[in-house]
Amino acid sequence: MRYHKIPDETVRRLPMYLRGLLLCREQGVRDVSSRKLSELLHISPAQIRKDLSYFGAFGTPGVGYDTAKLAKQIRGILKIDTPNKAALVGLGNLGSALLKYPGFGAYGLQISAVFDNDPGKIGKIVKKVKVEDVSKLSTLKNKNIKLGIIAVPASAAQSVADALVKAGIRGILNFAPFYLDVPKKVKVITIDIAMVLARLPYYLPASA
Amino acid sequence: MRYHKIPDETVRRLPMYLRGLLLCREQGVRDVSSRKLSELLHISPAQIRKDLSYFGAFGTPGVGYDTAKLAKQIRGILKIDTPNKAALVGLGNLGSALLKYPGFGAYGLQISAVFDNDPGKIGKIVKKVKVEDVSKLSTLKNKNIKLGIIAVPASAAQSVADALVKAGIRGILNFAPFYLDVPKKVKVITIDIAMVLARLPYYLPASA
DNA sequence: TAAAGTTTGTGATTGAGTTCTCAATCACCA
DNA sequence: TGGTGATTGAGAACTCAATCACAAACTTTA
Ligand SMILES: NC(=O)c1ccc[n+]([C@@H]2O[C@H](COP(=O)([O-])OP(=O)(O)OC[C@H]3O[C@@H](n4cnc5c(N)ncnc54)[C@H](O)[C@@H]3O)[C@@H](O)[C@H]2O)c1
Ligand SMILES: NC(=O)c1ccc[n+]([C@@H]2O[C@H](COP(=O)([O-])OP(=O)(O)OC[C@H]3O[C@@H](n4cnc5c(N)ncnc54)[C@H](O)[C@@H]3O)[C@@H](O)[C@H]2O)c1
Repeated sequence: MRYHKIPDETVRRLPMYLRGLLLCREQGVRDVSSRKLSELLHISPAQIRKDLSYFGAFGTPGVGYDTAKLAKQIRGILKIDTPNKAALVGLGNLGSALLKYPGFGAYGLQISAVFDNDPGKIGKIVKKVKVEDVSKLSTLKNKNIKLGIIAVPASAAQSVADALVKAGIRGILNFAPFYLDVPKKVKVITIDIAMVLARLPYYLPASA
Repeated sequence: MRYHKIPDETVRRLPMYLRGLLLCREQGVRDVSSRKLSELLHISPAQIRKDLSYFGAFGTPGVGYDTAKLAKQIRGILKIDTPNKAALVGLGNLGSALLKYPGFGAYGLQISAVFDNDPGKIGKIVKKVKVEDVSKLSTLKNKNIKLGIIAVPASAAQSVADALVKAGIRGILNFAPFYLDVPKKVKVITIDIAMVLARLPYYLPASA
């Protein structure tokens, strides 16, 4: 296919396709059609084919997609074919959960540095990672870490973001309920869990 | 304004507006224009006005929106003007963080029931809530709890969802990386944290 | 009271993303 | 080798959401 701007929504769905493909491979399925993937992920077959077509032609007409080959392609597109290291700031309730979570590995992601400002936490070793003082954030520069995760209170989020950017971070996953002001070259994705939950009652039947 | 279907995206933004309004009120601001709100939330003024206009005319030309009044309106629209109780299933790393989080209160949400299947956790009392056996999920029916939060491993998510639906739950926030099959009357929102994080490397500069 | 300056609410417009459709491609089999 | 059936890839059509732009509504000031 020819030159095209890739919709953000397409990028958002790519990891889902990867998850579906991994699921297929676990079950020993070698080839999967867009229709079968659709049943697994509940994304329309046309959507899947169009999304993939932005990046090239990976399928075989009459057969579908080779699960292993397509997974590799998607990993390449997402740049998770080589491992990515991430720095976590804020080892509170949420930060601890993230650090202990083994599921990031499937996407080539690893939390390999942790920072906090609580003297009671600094120096501790959790999951083989030593908790460092947040003032040492600048040491990230020498560690080839380009991703940051913010799990500090909202009041500290902006200053942490500033420090991360100064330390060479180029992508931030932010859990604090706060809009982060960063240079354009830095990509921020915010997950505000409370806000997502707050949206559920809207869909409840009126009677309740 | 005339009859209109409300875009899902609009509903998604309503809690943001509420957050902005609360921020304003904390600072003693009585009236706020769409332009000022825009600077706070980084959503365009036109977007804010259009979103609000789906539900009525809440502002005053030349002045803006009364923060207290608009906050009340939005709470009403989202149905969080009266408290909503939620049941949490899975008191692992993530579930514990959620249970301890005080920020849900701002949206009238409260986790008032917790379930797990680990005998070592059942019976414990955390944050004044007693952890119950997951087999007792049906008791929710008598408690007027309409919201559920799933924080169990992916392999258990569907069965937990089924049990929640059977117990009368009508809205589910799911953290398991799995598509949940539920009746149409039940609204599911899934947050797959790993998948969101997996999207960040895509935006990194090619050199890295 | 009148004129100047804001800001809302919304119809019209633009733009982005999804779905439709079908010719082209490939595996399989007789 | 040619026919059958399945499935892709991508242009066209469509749907839905975001932005524009301005009349109407309000405040302030003199
Ligand atoms: N826990 C949840 O379920 C949940 C839900 C929604 C949103 N959030 C948001 O996620 C963020 C973290 O939540 P949490 O529950 O883990 O909070 P927490 O209070 O448990 O942990 C915050 C951690 O950040 C550290 N910290 C504070 N200021 C710091 C600074 N300037 N530099 C470095 N570290 C600092 C603290 O020492 C603590 O370890 C908050 O912004 C919260 O609003 C959490
Ligand atoms: N922790 C994270 O940062 C993180 C990140 C992304 C996704 N997730 C997802 O969130 C979910 C929970 O993650 P976690 O880290 O808290 O896992 P966890 O293993 O720490 O906790 C899971 C909890 O669920 C309980 N449980 C298991 N089966 C159950 C069942 N059938 N009924 C009731 N309870 C049951 C376990 O006893 C345990 O307490 C998982 O699906 C995980 O993939 C977590």
